[in-house]
Amino acid sequence: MERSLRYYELHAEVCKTFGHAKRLMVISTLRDNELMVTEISERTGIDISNLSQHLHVLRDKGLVSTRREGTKIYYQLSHPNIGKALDLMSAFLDQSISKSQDLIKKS
Amino acid sequence: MERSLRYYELHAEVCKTFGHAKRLMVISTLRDNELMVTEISERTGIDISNLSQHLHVLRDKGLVSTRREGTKIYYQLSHPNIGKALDLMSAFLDQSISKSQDLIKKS
DNA sequence: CAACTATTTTATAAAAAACTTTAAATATTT
DNA sequence: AAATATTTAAAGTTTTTTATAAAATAGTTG
Repeated sequence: MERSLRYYELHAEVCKTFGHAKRLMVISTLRDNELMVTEISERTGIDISNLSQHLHVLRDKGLVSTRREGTKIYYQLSHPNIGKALDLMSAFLDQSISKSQDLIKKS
Repeated sequence: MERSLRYYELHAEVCKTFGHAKRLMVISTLRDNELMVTEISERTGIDISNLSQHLHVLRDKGLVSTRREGTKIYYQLSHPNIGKALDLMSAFLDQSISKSQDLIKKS
């Protein structure tokens, strides 16, 4: 299927957003419930300020959305498929690549 | 599901590899057939040298493999699931995000 | 075999992008 | 104003990407 450069760029933007361990951890903690920033920080061990910057990236790409309650801001995945997409990637990782041999180098 | 930092790092490595428009284009051209470097270059418009650098990244992560024939080197996806994984990402992109509104900003 | 062509890779340096840290700033409620 | 929760700004570091030129590899020809 022929696609535009623009399409690949958009696609790459999203992939890039998943391309950081901390962001994947954040997404993972938000899979089952919404959480406020300090809670995400506690569960992932990411420092609040740095976390906030990663949350900004995620929100900028539309992967998470927010809800304010007083001074607290609750983050949630903006679409359940986001978690599913990562599951598929994981399954792909586990089965197709890592398993047969340690093909994923650069470790 | 609780996962190790190491796991997220590996996962992120693969996502990061998909996180560049040129590499997505390369993967796309290799979906149905293996191609030699010059052919990939013609079809994608990526300059040979730069292309070779991106192919190196893809091979380094185990996403493509090669076969030599004289001076030519043919590249192929190392696993058909790689294309499928991107399809799922595309479907996700098309349906879940882009469609409802233009959530993917930073354009 | 030496020279030559075709194909691909690599080395290097510069430019651009992403990430982290620290400190300061911004809401919001009490 | 003080306390809490979160974001932003700025500076510095690291990583990634690109462009250019040179090198490597394999095959061909005189």
